[in-house]
Amino acid sequence: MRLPLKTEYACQVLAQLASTYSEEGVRQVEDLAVAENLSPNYSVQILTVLRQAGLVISRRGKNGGYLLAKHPDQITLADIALAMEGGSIIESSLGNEGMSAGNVHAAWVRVNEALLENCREIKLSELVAGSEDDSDWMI
Amino acid sequence: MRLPLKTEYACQVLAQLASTYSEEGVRQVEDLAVAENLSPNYSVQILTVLRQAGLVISRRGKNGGYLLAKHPDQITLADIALAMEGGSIIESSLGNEGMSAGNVHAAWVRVNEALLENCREIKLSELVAGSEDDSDWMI
DNA sequence: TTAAAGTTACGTCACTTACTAATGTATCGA
DNA sequence: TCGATACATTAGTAAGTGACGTAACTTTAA
Repeated sequence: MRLPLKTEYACQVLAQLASTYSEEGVRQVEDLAVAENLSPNYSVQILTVLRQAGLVISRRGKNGGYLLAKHPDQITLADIALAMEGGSIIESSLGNEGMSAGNVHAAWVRVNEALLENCREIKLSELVAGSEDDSDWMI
Repeated sequence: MRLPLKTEYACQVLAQLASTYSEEGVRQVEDLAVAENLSPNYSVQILTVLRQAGLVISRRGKNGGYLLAKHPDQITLADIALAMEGGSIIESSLGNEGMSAGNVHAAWVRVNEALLENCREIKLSELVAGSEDDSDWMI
């Protein structure tokens, strides 16, 4: 199954915000969109979701923009994925009434939980271009 | 992101085949579809994919049908998911040219690999309705 | 040879995705 | 306070995908 572009874009936008986290300033949508090669209009919609999830803070009006709500070390892939996808990263429908439907669904729920654990171990700070923390992943 | 129904159905059909694995006989599509509450026609398409992946064996002609190609302990969720989804379970597009696109893509590739490891630990035999191996999952 | 079974190809309809566009709303500075 | 600026929200849409159904073909046991 394909990871939604929206989720990937969310990671990129957040990584872009993280890259200037120390500077304490606000980044404008136009700025973020250009840096990550995204449509500004679409970026706004993604940022709105991220704001509602409490991952970014926005300031409206003149000199407005966005900034991370937490330190890049305290935001994980799990946070981002859950913000964009809702309750679970992989959601299996417990649809039909087949004999094995219950067991199959339960198995995928377990898989989703294990996946969440894995995603909790990847920090936003690792996604920032240029920060070579990439060498020591997965312990 | 939603787990495709096709993949869930594949798990159900295989679980159904596994439930009569010891009996050595062939199961017909109609039989499998009724047991798992699926459309027979759609089940055929799923079984075709599973056959091409080497997970089931088919016999054509009168008294034909399907049977598992391996013991239910030797088929894992990873096998099933890869058969239905192709190369990876979660595939992230390394689409645009944004600054963080490369890092983000790499992170999701890692997530997919970890996910595969998790799926390798869930055996088809655990999905069979009635076999209560469900109590001791994940060690 | 015929009926029962799997095989393949094609069609299709509803839904989702990935956007664009338009309009609304808040804030700063002159 | 006025207007420029920037975020917020909603609506619209074109292309793609998913989940089927249909139909014609092929193989095999009896």
